[in-house]
Amino acid sequence: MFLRFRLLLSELSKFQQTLLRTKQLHALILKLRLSDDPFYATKIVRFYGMSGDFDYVCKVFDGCHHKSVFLWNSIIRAYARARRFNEAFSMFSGMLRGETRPDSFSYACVIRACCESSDVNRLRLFHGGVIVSGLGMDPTCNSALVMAYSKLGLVEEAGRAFSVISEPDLVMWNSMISGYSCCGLSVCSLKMFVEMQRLGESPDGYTLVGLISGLAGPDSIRTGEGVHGFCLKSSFESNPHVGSCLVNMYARFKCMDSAQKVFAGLINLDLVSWSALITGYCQCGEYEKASYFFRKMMGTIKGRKVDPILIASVLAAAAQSANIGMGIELHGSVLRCGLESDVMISSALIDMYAKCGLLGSARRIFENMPKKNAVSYNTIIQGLGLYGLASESFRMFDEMLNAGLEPDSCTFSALLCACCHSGLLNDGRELFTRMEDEFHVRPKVEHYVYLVKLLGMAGEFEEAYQLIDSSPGPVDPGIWGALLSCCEVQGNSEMAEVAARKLFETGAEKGAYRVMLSKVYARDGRWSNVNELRDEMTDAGLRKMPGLSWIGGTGTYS
DNA sequence: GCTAATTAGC
Repeated sequence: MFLRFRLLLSELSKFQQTLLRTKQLHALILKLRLSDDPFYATKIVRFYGMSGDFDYVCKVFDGCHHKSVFLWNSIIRAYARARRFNEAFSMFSGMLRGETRPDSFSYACVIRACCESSDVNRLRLFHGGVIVSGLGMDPTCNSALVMAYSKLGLVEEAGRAFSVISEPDLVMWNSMISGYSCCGLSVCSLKMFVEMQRLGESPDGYTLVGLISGLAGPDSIRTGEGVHGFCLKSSFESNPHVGSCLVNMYARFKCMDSAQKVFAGLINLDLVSWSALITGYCQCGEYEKASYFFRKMMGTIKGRKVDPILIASVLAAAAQSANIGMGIELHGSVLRCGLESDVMISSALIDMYAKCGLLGSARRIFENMPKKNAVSYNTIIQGLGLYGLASESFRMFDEMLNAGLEPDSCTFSALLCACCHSGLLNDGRELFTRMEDEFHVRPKVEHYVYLVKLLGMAGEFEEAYQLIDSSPGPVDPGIWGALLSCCEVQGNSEMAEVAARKLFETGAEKGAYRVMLSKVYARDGRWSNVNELRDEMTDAGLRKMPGLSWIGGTGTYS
């Protein structure tokens, strides 16, 4: 018997190394009559669940007649890890129907799955199940509940699950601290951090990650620096999780010098820490530095896999800043990494070239894509629209439909935007009706804004007003704002007053709207109204920023 | 065997 176990174990590790076909392993298990041993079944389910071979996992699971809690938990976990939540949940129901009772880990696992699938109703159901099965005071279940509720934004319920436990353990404290951070309640999270230490519990890396990730906004800079000091004192700064969290925190504060200092102090740089630094520079608009560190990273991590998501986000930064040099360099990296056939990367490249003024390159990449999805089409439609090539945008739209792809709300934004750039009112009207009637895409604020602009610029103010008035639900101030700006251009003072009244009713106190209205008044020579508005603005402390032009390189006031 | 870090293309 012992020999059989030894043999299987050595085979297992060999399989892990050489990745031989699983069928042979199954044959071996059958031969050794180990298929009914829950210990080995659990091991196999765990290992092959990771590699995603669920046919095999199921075969082993079904072949085992004496299912232990461990075996059940490992198959539920395997499905949940693979984000196959429905299968995880139905396994759990299967467990409830059978003889093996779920334990705290089974519940913790499905609770987490509820959180990851944003299923609040099911989460409440499992919470009930936890209480009914006598696990209401169990720390494992309650930490899972705290995490799940807070990640779904239900802080109060998370707090309730926390307070059930009279003596919270470290995990429990950590869950609550990161829970408060998730919900933007960094003050509560800090209070918990102090409280746990008062009660004699020492924080670990998880605690600090939870605490740090909640610190955002200029008010928290001092706190952040204090927590950073705590990390230095207790030598948590070298923990890779804590370190990249600190880098990210300083990036949020727009203190890239501090972020860079933390980064420089990290011992083991991994992809996450690099990404935290690079995307930090992108978010702060320091594209040169972003591209410098990106280059440095590519030189350092040789051999290891490059993260396509990171490249896509740096490409987006190049597109936004219309930095063609950076864009071309990134394109080179894409080619070197063999990522050119990645759909996400290609769309980012198309967008970058279009926004940098090289429509031809954008088109070429699009044409050469072996597989196109809705995002690729949306990107090229938008790019063409940007250049005033509306009819080509429409052609792409038809091609997209012919390819059997479903247009979404972004598709219609891109199309309506193309109409705006070319002043195609009739096409815009038609698209707006088709999007809901034919494609069941509900128009959003941006779609209304585009159509209102189209109508307003064509002088169709009555229709624009009707459109806004007939839209369901409360009207976003941006839509009235779009109408008002058209009134300003067209000099329609009656409609301008209507739109402005609506805007001020909704409490949109943007100085720009008042300026627009006052311009319309000025055009009509209604100076008393102009002065009234100006006075109101000075009283409210709303000042118009003086116009500033950067054309020519030196800021010239206009 | 419960809790943790980054980025996500239009």
